[in-house]
Amino acid sequence: VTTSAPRTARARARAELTAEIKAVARRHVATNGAADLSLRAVARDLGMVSSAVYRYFPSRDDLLTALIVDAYNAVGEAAETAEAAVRHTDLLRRWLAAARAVRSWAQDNPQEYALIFGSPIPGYQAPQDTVDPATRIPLLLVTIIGEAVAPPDDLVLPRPVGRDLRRLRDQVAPSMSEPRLARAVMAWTHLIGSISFELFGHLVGSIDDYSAWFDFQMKELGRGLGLTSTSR
Amino acid sequence: VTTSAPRTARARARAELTAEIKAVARRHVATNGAADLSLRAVARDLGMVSSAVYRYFPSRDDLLTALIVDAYNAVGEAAETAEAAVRHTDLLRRWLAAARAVRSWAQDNPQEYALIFGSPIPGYQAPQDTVDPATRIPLLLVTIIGEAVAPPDDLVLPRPVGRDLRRLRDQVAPSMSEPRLARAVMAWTHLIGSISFELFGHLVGSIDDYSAWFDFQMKELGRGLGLTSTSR
DNA sequence: TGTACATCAGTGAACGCGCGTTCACTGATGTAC
DNA sequence: TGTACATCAGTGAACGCGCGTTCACTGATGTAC
Repeated sequence: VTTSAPRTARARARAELTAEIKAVARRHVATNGAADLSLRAVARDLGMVSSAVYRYFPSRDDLLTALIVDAYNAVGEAAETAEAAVRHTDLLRRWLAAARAVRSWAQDNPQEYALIFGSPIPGYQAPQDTVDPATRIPLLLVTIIGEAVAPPDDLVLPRPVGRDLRRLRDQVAPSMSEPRLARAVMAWTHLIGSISFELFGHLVGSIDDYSAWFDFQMKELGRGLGLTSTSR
Repeated sequence: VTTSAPRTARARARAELTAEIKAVARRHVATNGAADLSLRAVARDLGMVSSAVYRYFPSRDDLLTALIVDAYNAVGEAAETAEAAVRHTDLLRRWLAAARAVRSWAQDNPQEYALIFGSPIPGYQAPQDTVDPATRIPLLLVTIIGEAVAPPDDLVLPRPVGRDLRRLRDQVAPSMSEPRLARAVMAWTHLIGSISFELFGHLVGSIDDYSAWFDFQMKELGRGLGLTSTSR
């Protein structure tokens, strides 16, 4: 979302400082968590007075929003990049690459992951700006899954589920069958559920080799999605 | 975990006040979230001076631990109670009842749910006391799944996954096959992943009838686990 | 190219608030004889 | 059953800290003519 280089020195300085504030805030979130992100502490780190930050972000919540948008974009881009590097016809590998990229990003940025996929921050209301970046990964997954030529699915959808999925299908994947989309949403749910379980410590003592466990699960999900190499 | 009625008035008062403090703290968590649970605010609500709380909980973190243990036990008991009310031979219904009970409890106590299944609280280290209550639900699920007489599973486990699952199996379900246990852990992961997705707002705009979607998923998982009525 | 005015960034002080934890203390409850 | 001492619950003050946000201000940068 980089705009072209701003003309005036003032505008350039503004863009740079905005980025610096976000960078420092991101560092604070990484070490202390989002709950006690503090404008004053960020300002202190930057050697400026706390009130000066208000020239850049009208409130603490706006700074948080910026971080959330950045986090969604970062993990989305990580997944897209990893996926794009795989041979286009190998759908299972593309799905795997995306899933693994999400997990890697989460491990490298656990607090940012918690910021977007963990508990909502009490008192914070996510504004509209966060919606689009949040859809990058699910859209990527749907794209991959949509390219599979799979036998008709035997899943039977209850009426209200079918209704919801038809609407969703029309929005994001016009040519996909509802059962297939159902599996896609479940896979997306499982992907994040699995990473959260690992990161939040719910499998400590049960699973040691979590990389192997994660890969196993993702391959299993991929199989269920009918993802294979489409090359003949 | 109720001990028999304490003898002395002092001990009785102590037990009561401990419970009251927890109750008020739980109420605070329910409205403000765990991150800014404050001993002083709890004391204020109880009409006592903040330092008095230290007679009951040596620190804020110990109070948090008590709340976490209580939350695990509450959701565990909810699941156990719901499951016990179903005809014993109907494994699919027992699984469904347990899953729905977890979801209901989560919806009624979203902040307590976030406390145990959401982001870890920065700076807080869960002590050993939380481990046992945390296993109630997974153990219940394993019990149900273990009663199914299902055809041999076609899942192929990579070696490290098999190793982990064998160890886990020996601890919690000696007679279960590894592939079946793998499916059980995945179902457990998906159950919580799905509730978190709903509660944390990740399917807003995609799924409207979340009850139907949840039931559908759980039934699908139950099918995959080979759960049916074992009555002939 | 130079000047007058408008815009903007950053300062420093202040408001009003909250927090966890410690400590010396009073007075009530419990226990041993 | 009564008394002496030990234990414990709760008080009130204090320590030392942090926070978000507002506001009047100075001085630098940008813009229109």
